Amino acid sequence: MRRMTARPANAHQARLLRLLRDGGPNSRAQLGDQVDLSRSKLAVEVDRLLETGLVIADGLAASRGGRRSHNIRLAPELRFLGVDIGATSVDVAVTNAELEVLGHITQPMDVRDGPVAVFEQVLAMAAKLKASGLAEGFDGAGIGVPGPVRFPEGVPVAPPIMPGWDGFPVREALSQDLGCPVMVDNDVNLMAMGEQHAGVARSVHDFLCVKIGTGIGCGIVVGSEVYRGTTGSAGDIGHIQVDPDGRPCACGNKGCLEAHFSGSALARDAEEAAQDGRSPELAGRLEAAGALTGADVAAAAAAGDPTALELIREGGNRTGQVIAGLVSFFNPGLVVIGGGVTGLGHNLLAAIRTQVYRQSLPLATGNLPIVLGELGPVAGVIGAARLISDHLFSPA
Amino acid sequence: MRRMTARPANAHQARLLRLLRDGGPNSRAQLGDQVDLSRSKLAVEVDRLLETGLVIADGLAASRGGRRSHNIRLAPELRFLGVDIGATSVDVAVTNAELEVLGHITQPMDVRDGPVAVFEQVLAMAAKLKASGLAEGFDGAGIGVPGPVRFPEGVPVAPPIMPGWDGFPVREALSQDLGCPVMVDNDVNLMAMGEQHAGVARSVHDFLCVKIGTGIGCGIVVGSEVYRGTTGSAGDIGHIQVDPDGRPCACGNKGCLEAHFSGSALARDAEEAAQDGRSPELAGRLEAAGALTGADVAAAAAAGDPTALELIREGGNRTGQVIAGLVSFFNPGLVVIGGGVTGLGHNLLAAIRTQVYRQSLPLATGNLPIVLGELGPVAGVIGAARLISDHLFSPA
DNA sequence: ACAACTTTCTCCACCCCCAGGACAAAGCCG
DNA sequence: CGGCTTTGTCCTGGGGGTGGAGAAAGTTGT
Repeated sequence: MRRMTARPANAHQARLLRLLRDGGPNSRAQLGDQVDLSRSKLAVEVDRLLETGLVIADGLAASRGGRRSHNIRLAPELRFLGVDIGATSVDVAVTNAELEVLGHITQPMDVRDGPVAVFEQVLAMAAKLKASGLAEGFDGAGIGVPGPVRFPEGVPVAPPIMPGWDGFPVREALSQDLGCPVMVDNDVNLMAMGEQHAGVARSVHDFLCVKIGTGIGCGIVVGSEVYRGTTGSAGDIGHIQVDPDGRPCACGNKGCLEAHFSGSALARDAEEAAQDGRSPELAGRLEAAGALTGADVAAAAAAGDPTALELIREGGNRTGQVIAGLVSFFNPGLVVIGGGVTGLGHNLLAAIRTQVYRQSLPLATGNLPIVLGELGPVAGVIGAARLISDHLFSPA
Repeated sequence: MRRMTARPANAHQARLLRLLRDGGPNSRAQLGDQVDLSRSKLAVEVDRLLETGLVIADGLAASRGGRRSHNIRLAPELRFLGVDIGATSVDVAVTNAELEVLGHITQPMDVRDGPVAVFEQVLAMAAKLKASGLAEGFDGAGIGVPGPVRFPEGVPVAPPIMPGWDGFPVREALSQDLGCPVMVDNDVNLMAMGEQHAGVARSVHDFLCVKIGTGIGCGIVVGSEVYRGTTGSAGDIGHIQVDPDGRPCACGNKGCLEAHFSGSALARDAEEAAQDGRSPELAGRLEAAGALTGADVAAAAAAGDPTALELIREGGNRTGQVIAGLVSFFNPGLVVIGGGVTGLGHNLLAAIRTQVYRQSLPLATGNLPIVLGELGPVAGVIGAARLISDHLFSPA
């Protein structure tokens, strides 16, 4: 089937498309309530959108006490591809135009294999989703990569954990391969956009989204828009120093947050504790699996292992210390914690909260929720779909 | 003389007024180059502005190779009042509509005397400026206060160093007393706006402005707009912890940046060093003046006193440590250092730079200038004038 | 001094956007 | 079945805005 190539012709049309994306099917009258346009004008723009095929008529809406109105919705055959490239795994998902996830695949992977190998795998996953009948093609794709990105060009820059990606024209290459528009962003920013669109951050305009996975990053949302910084490296909090005499970090400094707490640091600490005999629980798991991950620590903690709990508490303290500083500085309306280690759950959250509430001033923390992300692994792919839809649903 | 009460009727007029404010007198043709409107439309809007009296014709411009054009400028009798309330002093200045400072008074003061006493003094200073013939009245006033402000209402909230100000309706009260529109903001934000308008931050869209005075604060500019946070306390970095086992702070915590380095902490450290006999230079100054200030430390350092130098270096390190974290997080295009202690000058700056460049990642620091503010004490009052002019030069 | 070219500015015809009223269609309620 | 409400369409008129024609005012070259 031919893909949609139309784009909104003006800001009104873009506005309407976003309303339909975020609010689902809507009647003309309901749309009219939200956009502050005359009925005539609204009708004209809706008719034009219908002509382009981006939206379709979709039966009658329930009556609101008078004549029933005709529903309008985004074309149901529109498809977005959301790709979330992590350090050790890839998530690929298909969504409709309302950003509902229709299909989702996760596969292990190693970013260090380089962009060519990774995108080969991503394209195969996308093909698989197509083959399963979820899509006949894609109208746009959003890609998240675990490192800083020069956003306008869609090119990773100096990514510490992904050598070989520096300067690789991700946007251009994938746009070619997929035959559709592509936008690229940092994975943490996409997680923030995902939680904003469909998760805990709905209706919050300024918030932080801390992702603790293999590394640690932070999505910054200002006025409902992602802030990326001058060179695209904003939110790179993994290398903030938490201890002047702390552990050496891969970046060359000492005492970076990431060196003390992150998916990989936690795994290493856990293995050490297992080998030292400090935790029989962890030792058992190490013997069974050959290596430990954050999930093992979470399980051990759930089983009541005091060493595992202590590791989590310690990491939460360190993270909370950094977040406390960011809260004082940024005064967000919400802090979302997400990423691989969210399995550590409320133990981690409690430690972070304690530290933040103790260290930041009451005015900043007074009404500040600190919560776990509610979308888990789909936050990234939804954010990716939202990224490209924001791009496509904007005036040409 | 009657004050101007007109306001721009639409976004185009607002745009033109700001161009004239920031670029000085301009010909219609030059304006046309900047606004992307047809000549006809531009002429209409300019004519309307002329009718309101907000702008006036101002002779002929130099030829650009053809017919000479008629210059347009903001009405020369427009006056803004800029007020910068510090912890221990007040700055009051008059500017014209182009935000050029026509007159400037500084007086010692104590915020702890409360808003009523302070504003009595401010009004007297404003009257003095009027009496000297610089203004016949004010078309608007911007006020900076040393603490967080609920911006839309112009009311200080929970200001730690100014008890008695909490909830005082500054905006409303001054608007009444001065008989003109008033806007209120944090003093640090105004300093940032001042440096952006007329100082080192021209042409930078995302930057941080760290003000080290009695306390320490940080103005945050995102996309050329001041970011204030959800409760107006963004940039309150004085109570970020720099040492878990550090000095007790007035806020109740330990190891806050402000407890280790700020105007007051530095003065205390200097007096201690003088009494301990560690620095004859400082001891001499203490005996002469009865108390020490940041300026004394600066003078001692300039005279080569090693203890004073060490105090500055130590403070710079501490500040740099915090800024390094903020740089990683925010990825600004510029960091401006200002406030009372700028007298410490390049010794301080060098210490901060060293720390930041060492601790932050190359991508964020690669092209990051860290500089002293170039406006000194007028940054605040210019920022205040800019605040109210931004308000007045926006569509009604 | 004069012609040719540039730039600036005004005037005007025309188009499009859009608001808002009139009116018809469709449904609810008693 | 008759009012009342909501929805959708049509139409008219006003305001915003573009772009061309042409006059006014200068500069440059010969």
